[in-house]
Amino acid sequence: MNLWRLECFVALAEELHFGRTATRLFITQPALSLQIKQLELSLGYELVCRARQVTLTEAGRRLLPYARHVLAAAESFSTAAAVRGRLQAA
Amino acid sequence: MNLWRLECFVALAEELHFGRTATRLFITQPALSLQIKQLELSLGYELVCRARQVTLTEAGRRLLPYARHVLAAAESFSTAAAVRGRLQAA
DNA sequence: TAAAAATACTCCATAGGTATTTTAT
DNA sequence: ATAAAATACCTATGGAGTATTTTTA
Repeated sequence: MNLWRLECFVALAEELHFGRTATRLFITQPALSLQIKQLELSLGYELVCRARQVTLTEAGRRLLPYARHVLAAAESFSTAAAVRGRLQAA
Repeated sequence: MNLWRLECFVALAEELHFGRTATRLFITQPALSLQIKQLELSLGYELVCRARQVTLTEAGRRLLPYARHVLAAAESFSTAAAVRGRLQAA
C-alpha cells in the first residue's frame, strides 16, 4: 500500500485525464501513468480504461471510496500532528 | 505522509523496543530507527523517548490512534481490493 | 491527423543492510 | 560493563523528468 498511488488514483478518477491530473499533482504525465500502472499491478487488475476519454473500470468505481477513506484518515493524522506542533510551539 | 512510517511507529508503540519491533517488521534496527527519525523530522517533534526503556512522548500518545486509523483504512482498502480480485477471478 | 497515453532512458532520492560507535543504567 | 539505540557507509530500488513512440477517435 502506498498513499501517493492512492492520491494519484483518486485525482485521476476526478479529472479522468492523465495530463490534467499530472498537472494538478505537480508531476508529469509519464510519472502519473507509471504510478497508476504500478497500483494496478499490485492489485492484479485495471482500475481505469485508457481511451480517448479515460473512464473507471467497475473495480475502479468500487475501490474509489475506500481510497478516499484512506486519504481522509491520513489527512486527519496530518491535521492532528500539525495541531500538536502548534501546541508545542506555543 | 507515508504508510510504512506509520506502521513502524504503531509497531514501536506496541513493542516499546527498537530491536524487537524491527524483527517483527522484518527489517533491521537501524532501518527502523531511521524511519522513526524521519517521521519525527517530518512532524517537527519527537514521538518516542529513547532510553533503556522506550516510551512514547505525549505527542506520540496523542497521535497513535490517528495512525492506527490510517492503517485500518489502508487495510480495508486492501481487503476490498482482494475481494474484487477474487470476484474477477471467479 | 491530432490528442492523449505508453515506453525508453537517465538521474537522483530514499530505504535497507552490515559494521561500528555512542549512550545510559 | 552491557544492552540498546544512533551513526557511517554502501548498495539497490523506485520515482521523476525529457524525449519519443504508439494508439484511437
